This record gives sequence, structure tokens and C-alpha cells, in this order.
Amino acid sequence: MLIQIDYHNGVPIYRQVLDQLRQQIVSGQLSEGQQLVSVRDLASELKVNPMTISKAYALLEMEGLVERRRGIGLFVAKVPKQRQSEIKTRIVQQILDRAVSTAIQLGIPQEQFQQLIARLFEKYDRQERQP
Amino acid sequence: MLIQIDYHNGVPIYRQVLDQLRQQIVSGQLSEGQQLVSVRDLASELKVNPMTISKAYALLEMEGLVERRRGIGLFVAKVPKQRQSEIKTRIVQQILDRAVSTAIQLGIPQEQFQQLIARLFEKYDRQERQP
Amino acid sequence: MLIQIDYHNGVPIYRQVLDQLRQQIVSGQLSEGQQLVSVRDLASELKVNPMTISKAYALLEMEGLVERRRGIGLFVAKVPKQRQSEIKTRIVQQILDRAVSTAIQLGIPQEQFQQLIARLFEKYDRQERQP
Amino acid sequence: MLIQIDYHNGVPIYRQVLDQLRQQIVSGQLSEGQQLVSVRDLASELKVNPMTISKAYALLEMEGLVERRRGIGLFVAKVPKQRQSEIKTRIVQQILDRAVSTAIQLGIPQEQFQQLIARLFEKYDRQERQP
DNA sequence: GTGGTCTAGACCACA
DNA sequence: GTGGTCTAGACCACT
Repeated sequence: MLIQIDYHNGVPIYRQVLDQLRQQIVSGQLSEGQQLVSVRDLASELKVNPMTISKAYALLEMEGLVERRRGIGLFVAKVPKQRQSEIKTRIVQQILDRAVSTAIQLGIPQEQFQQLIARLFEKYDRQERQP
Repeated sequence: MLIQIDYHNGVPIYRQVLDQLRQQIVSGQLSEGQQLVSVRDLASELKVNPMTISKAYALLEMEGLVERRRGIGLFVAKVPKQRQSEIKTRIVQQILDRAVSTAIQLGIPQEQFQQLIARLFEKYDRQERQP
Repeated sequence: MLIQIDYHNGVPIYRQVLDQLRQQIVSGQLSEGQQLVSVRDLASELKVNPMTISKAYALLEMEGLVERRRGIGLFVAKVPKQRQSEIKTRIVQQILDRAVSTAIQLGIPQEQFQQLIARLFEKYDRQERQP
Repeated sequence: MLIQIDYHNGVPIYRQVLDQLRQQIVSGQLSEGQQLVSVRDLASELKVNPMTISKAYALLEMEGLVERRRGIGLFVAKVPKQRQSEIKTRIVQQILDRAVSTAIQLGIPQEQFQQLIARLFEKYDRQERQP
């Protein structure tokens, strides 16, 4: 399965689908021209209402990351390398901004902050090698 | 007391109040034994319904960060230094976790990630000196 | 689902709902995965404002006894047998603690105390057989 | 100090004062004709609003356990032995009733219930010997 | 359909 | 004065 849904963390399901697809596109896991799984199939795979998937796909289309070919389906759009990298940076930067401003408000020194990050990178590195 | 509400970002008001008060308590801006602004006063200050504030206060009490003295008001509870620092770390770590896992998924190398952080710290440092 | 509200005993309605649901869950009358009556339905059944029910449900969720499935409803969560029995014991012990400490302060001997209990158990046994 | 107030358990302070005085009277710790501490003194001793003590005293008077002698103060009333014992039993029975009915609803067998009680009696016995 | 949030205004117990 | 509870009704996001 390509998408992981957490049904209990409060993040809307369509948002989880949207975010993960966006990431897969800009990171190249889904490549240009590749067809997306149909709304119906993905919905039944995730045991989720088709409307939910449909909403995620529509938003993805509005972002220009995906193209609709009528009667056929949705395909990953051509995204210029530069735009890809912009999106990537933007995604991370948005989250980081909150983290840093919070840390400063809490008086957590930059060194401790960097340590937390190093630990998290280790954690994910381990997971990647043996998921 | 300074609380900033963004009425249009979708985050429930009571949550914004709750989060900011929690931060002020664990960061020491609100100190032990200090009385919180009354529900009615804070509500009128923020131009918000008293129940909204009440809800935030109730959750804060359930977290044990605040104590009710019946008929008098709410006061910042004694929070052991260790618990304070646990909460602080937890708050930051929650946000950071998302940032790091996203960065990894996007293939952003740790070096670039650290650069982004350094830049953000600079930005907030500047703001602090001359807000 | 059977919930009895006493509108005049001073105990908040949301508390009565909360306590009774909690008991029904840990006693197994509501079983894992079962869907709770919707906020609106229970509210109209008890002739009470939906927010009152909502509050009880929210607290039940915070206790981890119930899970939200967004847009669908609330369901009884998986509660490990051990946790169930802890909660049960805690509920009874809280009440008993007061009873025993009071009895001791009043100089009521343990024998008389046990007699009172035996009589009460008889009374409820009778009721159960022919309510 | 003769009265212990718990400021954080939600029980109204006047009620804690009332209950404890009632118990002290029917258990003979306060004997017939003995003068109660003045409202003012007890209030300052407990660091509590005098109105709170006053309310407890007034309710005690309504129960007939205490007599007001105008200009002098309040005195423990003559309470016939039988009435004393009735009150004692009633106090304990009220609390026990809830405990037993709850235990039955939760399916806690009488044996386990008795064990809980035995344990509690031990606990309080220990405390009495070395408080 | 579901639950979550918020409002305006009321009443209550407590101190 | 304090906070707690409740109502009636509204709007929202999610499924």
C-alpha cells in the first residue's frame, strides 16, 4: 500500500491523502505521466468514502500537480524541476517555522533543538533500513 | 497577559488560548500561584464568548497546570521543573517529528535541513531584538 | 441504550451521561467496536441540548474509552481487560474509601459495617430478580 | 486543628466543614454543651471566607445538632443517644448504598467487595496508630 | 448523515 | 466577585 492513513490523529483523511500524494510527486516516487489509482480503487483499498479521495484528487489538480484526462483518469503532471524543489522547500519550511518559533518562545536553546533533530533523523534512518 | 488569536486560521479559539497559556506556564511567563485573568475578562478582551475561554481553562485544569479555588478563580499550579521540561520537549518534538519525517520523504538532506533552521533562528533573533 | 438522568439532583447531566457510559463500557454492556448513539439522537431522547451530550462524549474520548471516526460517529474503543478491571476497581474504591473513613470516624465497628453491606447486597439481589 | 479542608477535591468548603462537624458531634468528639469556635476564628484558622463557615453553622443549626445562644455563640445541642446512632447509620448507609449498587452494576462479586473493604480498614487502622 | 465549535444569554453554587 | 452548566440555534468540516 502506498498511502498510510491514521484514522485517529485528527488530521482529515482527504488531507492525509493529499499531503502524501503531493510528497510522492515532488519526490519523484510518482513520476511524470504516471496514472493515479482510480478514486474508486483507492477508496476501497483505504476503506474510505470515495468522496474523500475525490476531494484530495481535486485539490491536487488545482495545485497543478496532476492532470485530468476525461474518461481516462488522473495523471501526474509535468512539474519543472525548479518548481518541484520550491514546493519541497516550502513544505518543510512551513513546518519548521512553527517548530523554531515555538522553541524560541519556550526558551529551548538552538543546541538542544539541533540535538532533537539529530535524534529524529537517526530514528527515521533506522526505520528506513528495516521497516 | 498577552494572547494572540487568529480568528481565521481554522484552529479553534479555545485551542489557541489553551496552547498559548500552556506555553506561558511552562516557559515561566506565568509563574506558580499567579492568578489567571478571569473568564469574563479574558473573553471580553478577546471579544469571544466566555464559554470558549472556560473550555480552555477547564482543559488546562485537567492537564494539572492550573488549579481552581472555588469562588475565587484559577491559579497557576505548582509544576515540577522536570514535568515542565518534559512538556516543553514534547511540544517541540511533536512539531519537529513531522518536519523531519517530511524532509526525509522528500529527500532533503540533513545539511540543507540544518541550514533552513539556522536561517529561521536568525530571523527570530532579529525580531526579538527589535520587534 | 439505557441512560437514566436525574434532572434535579445537582449532578451535571453531562457527568451522569459520562459516568453511566463509562460503566456500561467497562462492564461490557457496550462492547468493543459498537457505535454509540449519535449526539443528536441521544440529546433528543434525553430531552437535552446536544452540546451536553457532546461534552460527555468528548471526555469519554479523552479517557480513551471511545474512538471518533470522523464524519461517521463514535465507537467503543478497545480497552484491554486489565485496564477495564482497573477502572472498575477504581470506581468502586473511590466510593468505598469515603464510606470506610466515615465509618471509622463515627466509631462504627467493622462487623456492623459488614452487616450493612450484606443487607444492601440482599436488597439489590431481590431487585435484580424481579425489578 | 480540628478540621481538614481539601481545597482541590471539588467538594464545597462549607460542606466539608458541615460534614466534619456533624461527625464530630455524633461521634462524641464534640460533647453536649460545648461551645463551637466562632465563625470569625474558624474562618481565619482555615483561611476561608467567614460566610463559608457561617453557612455550615447555619445548616448544622437547622439539623438541630447545634443551638444558637444569642450574643454568646453556638453550642453543641443535646442529641439523644438513639438519634445519634440513627444519624451515624444514615450517614454511612447513604454512602454504602451507592457503593454497593455500583459494584453490582459493574459485576464485582461480593467477595471482592469485602476484600476491598478489609484492605481499606487496614489502611485507616494503620493511619490511626501513627498519623 | 456525523461530531466540533461558537454565540448570546441565562441561571446556579461558591466565596 | 468567581467558574460551571445548560439552552437554542447557528455554522463548519468531514464522510
